Parts: sequence; structure tokens; C-alpha cells
Amino acid sequence: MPRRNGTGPFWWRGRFKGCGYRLTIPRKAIVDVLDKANKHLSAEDIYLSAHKVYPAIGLTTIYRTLELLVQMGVVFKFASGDGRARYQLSAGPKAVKYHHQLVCTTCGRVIDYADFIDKEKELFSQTEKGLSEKYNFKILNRLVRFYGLCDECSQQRTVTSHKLQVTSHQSPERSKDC
Amino acid sequence: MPRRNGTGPFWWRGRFKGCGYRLTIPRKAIVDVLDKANKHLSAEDIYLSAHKVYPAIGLTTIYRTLELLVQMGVVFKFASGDGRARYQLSAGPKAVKYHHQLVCTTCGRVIDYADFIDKEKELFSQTEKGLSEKYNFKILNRLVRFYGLCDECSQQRTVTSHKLQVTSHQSPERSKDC
DNA sequence: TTGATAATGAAAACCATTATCAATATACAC
DNA sequence: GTGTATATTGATAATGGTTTTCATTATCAA
Ligand SMILES: [Mn+2]
Ligand SMILES: [Mn+2]
Ligand SMILES: [Zn+2]
Ligand SMILES: [Zn+2]
Repeated sequence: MPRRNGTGPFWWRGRFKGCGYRLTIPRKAIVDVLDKANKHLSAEDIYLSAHKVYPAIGLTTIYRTLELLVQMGVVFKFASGDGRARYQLSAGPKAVKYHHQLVCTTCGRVIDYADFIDKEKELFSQTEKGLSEKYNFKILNRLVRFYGLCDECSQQRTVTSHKLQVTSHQSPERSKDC
Repeated sequence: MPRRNGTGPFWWRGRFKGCGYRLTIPRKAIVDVLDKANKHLSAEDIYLSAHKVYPAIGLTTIYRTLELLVQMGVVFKFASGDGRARYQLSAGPKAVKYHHQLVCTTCGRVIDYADFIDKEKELFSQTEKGLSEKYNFKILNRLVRFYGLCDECSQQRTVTSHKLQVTSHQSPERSKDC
């Protein structure tokens, strides 16, 4: 007989009750989607998945419940480049407390990596410790984005730059930096 | 007689011309605002400032020019938590190529810090070098956000939790985590 | 089971950003 | 300088993710 608290499969039920919030079918469906997906999803992603198990659910409830979960500290919300926010569980057994990405500013490609290199863990461990003390700030999550040119895009700038040439005498061909 | 290229006060003029873009009054005004402010601004911030020196300017031109500058690699654009994008020069003598912030998930306060603790610069340098090689990715800018509780908000949760108590028998007082 | 009230969802509102398009400014040829 | 091709502008409308509104429904302690 499994325990239904702490880190068990229904750890989040206690969170709702403990906060004085009612445990409803839409809310169960939403947390369930986040728990099973175990990666960052947009509100619409969550809506589409939850809709399958509970077709009556509305997009409004998705947004409302997500905000609630963020306030409770159960979900981490962060902005992505495409104008839609992303949400992921940041509490419970499957919690992910960091997001590290390489973002190509030319094609928009996002490389979401978790296989940190040697120096990286040390870097953030030390940095977070220093910042916590210096600013008396309790760090719970982090988002790290390196912006630049992906493999393909940086090659294209040198290899296919001639494609950008224009015949008009009024438009001098754009250099490879434009 | 000062040079008007490279890192001089009008370094960005050559960028426009070199890319085949015309040098217009609205464009000058926009770059000038970014150059003088030397911190990240929203499109509206830029509009309001540029409007003072060139009242005929339209918000549309602000967005269009910013996108152009981003494509040219002169401006770095990143998402802030409030739904408005921020822009800052990332080329020229005043370029800023990184943004490090502490974001309070309770009150929304943002601490924008640049006074890096010891070792931080070196570790980022090494980390970026490692990532560049591993993913063959040319890193140009970075955004680092630590999310959590600011000084005030983490104190309030313990000190004033009694304020959250509700008299209704149906609403058990929210614990300090809600 | 009942009743107070928390939660829901359809619809409308909101708001930053984009697309349209007719008018204008720029820069090159002459 | 003048003329001409076209890049640029800005008012306006449209877009799309997110919030607000509000009448209806579901939850849960008693
Ligand atoms: Mn991620
Ligand atoms: Mn900054
Ligand atoms: Zn790319
Ligand atoms: Zn705070």
C-alpha cells in the first residue's frame, strides 16, 4: 500500500489541499499532463493533451491553473522566443530546476541541452552560492540562454553568400554580415 | 578630425550603408536612443525617447528598425517577464553582450547585476568555449536568469504569514508556501 | 444531502507585435 | 540640379497569446 504523500505519485494532491484549493478534475488533468510529459510545454500543448482525457476543459482553465501552480511553486514558467510561455514541473520527483539552451538568432533553432560540461556545474554551483549570500536571494530555478549562430547558419554565411547578390545597380549586394 | 568608422561615434552608419540600407532620420534617431541609454529598453521606451527628437516617428518604424538591427547583429533582443521584449546594443563601443538577472517569482522584482563574483567571468568563458566546440555553435550573447524569492518576499512568508489567515471555516489558512 | 462558495468555460477584452498599403524620402543615373 | 526607381515610412487594421467577465456548475465541510 503506497504512501500518497511526499514524493509518491500523487504528491501534488496535498499541495492543493494544503493551500486551501479544491481538487478538481481539470486540475488533476493538467498536473497529470505536466507529470507525464516531463518537459516544458506551452499552454496550448497542455490544453490539447488534457482535452483528450477531459474534453470539456477550457483553455481559460489551463492558464488559470498554471498560474496557480506557479504561485504554489509547483510549476516553473519561462518565456520562449516564439511568444508562447513554457511550463514545467519544478516540484515533485520529476522536478527540473534548470534550463540551458543554445539559441540561433538567425534560424531560431533551439538546442536544449542537459549534458553539462565539466566546468558548467561548478560554475553555477559557485555562482548561485555567491549570489544567494550577496543579495539574500533564495534561488529556486535558473534559465541560461546562449545566443548566436548554429552550425548550419554560420556555414551558410560563408558558403552561400553569393546567393544574396542582387543585380540591381541600386542595391549593392548585402555582405555576409547582413 | 575624427574618423567616422570602426569604434567612433558613428560606427553604425557604415553598418547600414554596407548592408545596402538607407540612412534615414528615423533610423538615426532609434540608434541614437539605444546608444545614449546604454541599457535594455522596450520598444515603447525607444518610441517615447525617439519621439522627442523626431515627433513624426511611428511605433511601426521602431519595431521594423529594431528587427533590422537584430538581423544586422547590432542589437540584441531578449524576452523579459512582462511580455515586452527588450533591446540593447550588442555592437559598437558600448556593446553589452550578457544579461544576468535575479527574478523574484513572487513580486516580480528583477535585480540586474553586472558585478560578477570572482571566477564567474573565467568560468563562463570556459563554459562557452566548451559549448562552442561541442555543438559547433558561435556564441554571441548570453542571458542568465536565476528565479526565486527576493529578500523581502522570503521574509514575508515567515513573518507575516498570520495575515493570510481567513476566518471562514471552509478556507483553511494558506500555509506560507501558497 | 445541503448550502456556501470556489471553480469553470464561453465569450469578449486586452495588448504587444505584424501585416497592409498609399504616401513619402532617398539615392543613383543623367 | 532633375528625374526616376524603389526603399522607407506611418496610419490603420489584423493577429495571436493571454486575461477578464460573468453566468453556470462542481466541490466539500457540516
Ligand atoms: Mn529545457
Ligand atoms: Mn541587463
Ligand atoms: Zn541557425
Ligand atoms: Zn519578491
